Amino acid sequence: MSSDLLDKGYKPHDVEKRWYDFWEKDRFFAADEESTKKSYSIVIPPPNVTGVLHMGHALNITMQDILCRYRRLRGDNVLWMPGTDHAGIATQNVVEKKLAEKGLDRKQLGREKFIEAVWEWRDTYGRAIINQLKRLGASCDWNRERFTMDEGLSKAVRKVFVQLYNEKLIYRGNYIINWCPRCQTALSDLEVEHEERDGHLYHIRYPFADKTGSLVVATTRPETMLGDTAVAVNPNDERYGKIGPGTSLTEVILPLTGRNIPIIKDKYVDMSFGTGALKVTPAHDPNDFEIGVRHNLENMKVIGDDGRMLPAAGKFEGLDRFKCRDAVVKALKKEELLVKVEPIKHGVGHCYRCKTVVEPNLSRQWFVRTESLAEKAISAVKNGRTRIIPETWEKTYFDWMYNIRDWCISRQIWWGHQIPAWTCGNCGNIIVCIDDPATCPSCGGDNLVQDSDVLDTWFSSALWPFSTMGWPDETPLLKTFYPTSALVTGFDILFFWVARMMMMGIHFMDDVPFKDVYVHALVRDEEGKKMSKSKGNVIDPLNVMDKYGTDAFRFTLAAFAAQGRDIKLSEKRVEGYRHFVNKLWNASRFAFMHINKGYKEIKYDSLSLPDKWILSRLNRVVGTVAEALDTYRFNDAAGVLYHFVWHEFCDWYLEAVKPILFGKKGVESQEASMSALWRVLHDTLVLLHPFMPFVTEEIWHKLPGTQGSIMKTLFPADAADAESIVYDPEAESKML
RNA sequence: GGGCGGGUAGCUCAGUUGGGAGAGCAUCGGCCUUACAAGCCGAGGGUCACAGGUUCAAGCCCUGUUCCGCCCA
Repeated sequence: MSSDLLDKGYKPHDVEKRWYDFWEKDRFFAADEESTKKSYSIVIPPPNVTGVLHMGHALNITMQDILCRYRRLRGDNVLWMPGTDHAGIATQNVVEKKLAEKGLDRKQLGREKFIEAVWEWRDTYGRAIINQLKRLGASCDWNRERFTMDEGLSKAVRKVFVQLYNEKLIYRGNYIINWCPRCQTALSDLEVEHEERDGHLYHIRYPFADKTGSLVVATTRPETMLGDTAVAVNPNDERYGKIGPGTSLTEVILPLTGRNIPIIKDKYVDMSFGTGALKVTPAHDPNDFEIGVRHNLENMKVIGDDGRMLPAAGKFEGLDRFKCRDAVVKALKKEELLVKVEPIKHGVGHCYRCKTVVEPNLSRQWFVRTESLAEKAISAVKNGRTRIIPETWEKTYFDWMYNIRDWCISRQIWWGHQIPAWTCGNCGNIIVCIDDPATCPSCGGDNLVQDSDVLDTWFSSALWPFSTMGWPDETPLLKTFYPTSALVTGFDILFFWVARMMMMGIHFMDDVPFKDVYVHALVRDEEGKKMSKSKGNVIDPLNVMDKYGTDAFRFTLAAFAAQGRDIKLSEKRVEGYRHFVNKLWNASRFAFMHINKGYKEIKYDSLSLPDKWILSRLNRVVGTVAEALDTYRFNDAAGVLYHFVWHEFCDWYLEAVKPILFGKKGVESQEASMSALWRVLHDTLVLLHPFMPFVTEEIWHKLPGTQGSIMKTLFPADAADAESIVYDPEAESKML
C-alpha cells in the first residue's frame, strides 16, 4: 500500500499546461459537422482583439466551458465556436497611439498603410486574449477560430448590407447623430455613456425683434445658441399667447449674431421647465432637430467635427467648443443679456471608447431601419423560440426593442468593413453591391469612388452566429449547429449585441440565432462598480490563476454565479476553493491506498451501511447537478458538489469506512467497500470535471481502471452501469 | 423623471413551489487520530434594512418607508 501515485499537495501549474496541450493536440474540443448525434452549440462572445483577459471574460468563459464540457459528458456533439472581434474604434485608437509614439498619425500614413499597420498589430498582439482563454481551460474548437475581419465574415457583411439596402432597410440620410470629436466619428445611441455631471443652467435673454420686450431661454450649452434658428413655446402657454405665428411679433433677435429668428409654437416644449421658452438648435440637438423638421427650420451647424467652432459661429470661429462656451457667456454678460446662472446636475454623454464628451451633430450617415426587424425579434421571445434566462431580462429586452431607434451604422474611421457603396463621379449614381463594381451601371463611367466610411463593429458581430459557420454558403456546419443552443453573455451587451443578433439572425436565417440566452452577472468591485483600470479596482484573473490555480478560480466563479446578482470578487474567496481542490486531491491519495487494483463490480448485498449511504447520496447528487446545469444554476451545482465531496464523502464516508478498508471487518466487506469507494471517487471526478477540468483529468489518469481522457467518458447518469448507484432512503435515514 | 436589482453572522455572499437561518473567510477552544495543519473535532456570533399586512406558519408573498447600486430618458 502506498500513496506515491500522487504528490503530497496539488500543484496546478505544470498539470494545467500538460493537460491543455494534450486535449488540444488530440483534438478533444473538435466538433463533428457530419455527426448524427444530438448537437449542442455555443458561439463565444468574441472578445475584442485589443483586450486582455478580465474578470468578465473569466466568468463568461468559465460558464460556457462548464456547459460545453457537461454536454460532451452527456454524449452531445458539441461545437464551441471561438473568435475575436476587430473592435473598430478601440483597435484604431490603440494603433494610433502606437503611431503617435513614433510621431506619426494615420493621415500621414494614408489609409492603406494604416490598415496594414493595424493588421500587423493584430497579428502581433491580437492573439494574447486567445491564449489567455486557453489558460482558463476553454474547450473551444480552435481550428474553427474566426475573426470579424476574415474574408468569409467580410463577405457575409457585404451580403447583408446589400440585401438590407435593396430591401430599403438600410438608408442614408442627414440626421442628428452622436459625434465624438476626438475619435472623429459618428457613434450609435448605445455607444454614448451618460454620466451625471455638475453643470450650469444659463438663462439668456432674447430681445423681441420689435424691441418691445424680450423672452428668456435656458440652456446648459450656451455655445449652441450661435446655431439657433428658432425659439419655441408651447401653443397652450398663456404667457406667450400674444406672440408667435399669426401675431404682430413673430421674431426675436438672436444675441451676439444680430440674426432674427422666428418664434414658433410646438407641443414638445415643457411649460414647467425654466421660462417655458426653448431655444431651438436643429443642427446640434436631437429634439431640436425633430422640431426643426416639423417647422421647416434651417439647420445651422456651428460646431465642427473637430469640436471647434465653424465660420457660421461668426467671431467665435475656430474656438474650441468649451472655450467658446466661456466666451459666449462672457459676451452675453457684457451685453447684459445673461439673466442668471444656476448650478445643475445633468446627464452628459461621453464616448464609450475614449470618454470625450460627445456632441450631437447633424451629419450624413447610414442607418438600419430597425422597426420591422425588432418586431420579429420581439415575437421570437414572446412565443418562446428564444428564452431569456433569468426571465427578468426579458422585460429589459422588450423595453428596448419597443423603443428602438434607427441604428447609425457608419463610422468615420478606417479599421473595419468599408461600406460597399460607390458614387459615380460622372452621373452621381449610388451603386451598392457585393463585388467591387468596375463601371457605373447607369452611365457606364469608370470613375467610381467607394464610400470612405466603415461599418459599426457591432454590425459584423450581429451576424456572428451564422457568419462564423460559413454563411452565406449553405454549409454542413450551419445545418448541424444553427440555431445555436445557448448564448452566454453579460447583460452589458444585451442591446449592443444580443438584440442585434436576434434581428439579423431571424431576418437572414429565418430562425433565431439561439434557443437560450443566459444573461449572467457582472464581476464588480466591493462598491458594486465595474472593475476598470482607471479606477484601479481590478483583480487580474491571470494573477489569480497563477496564485491559486485555474480550477480553484473556476470553481469560485461558478460557486458565486447566482442568477440575477452581480459577483463582488475578492481573492480570499478563491483561496477557500483552492483548499477544496486540495481536499479532493488528498481524498484521492487516500483512496489510491486502497483501490490500487482498479474497478470491481459492486455487490450491493456485501456493502456496509456507509457504502450504501454514500452511493445513495451520490445518486441524488448526480440528479441535482444535472438539473442545476440544465437550468443554468451554476452556483447550485457547485454548492452541492462542494458539500458532497467535503462533508459527506471526506468527513463522513471516508472516516466511517476506514476500519473496513484496513481489513478490520473481513475481506469480503473490505473488497465491497473498495468497489464502492472506487465508484464514488470515479463519478465524483466526472461530476467535477466541467468545473475543475485540470485536477480531475490528472487524478483520473492516476485512478486505476480508467482509460483515456476523462473528457471522453460519460456522465454518471448515462453510464452503462448507472444502476449500481442505488438510491437507498433507508440507508440515508440510518446514517443520521 | 422611468425601470430593474439589492439591503441576511465581523467581512464577502447563498437561501426558486412560505415550515431547519446557512457557506467561505475571520474569531475562540481542543487535536501532529497512519489522505489532507491548505487538515480534523467543537464553539461563539444574526429582532434576515425599517413599519404594517396576508397566513397555523414569512428572509421568502402584499403595501409603504428608507439607504445603496445599475440601466434608460
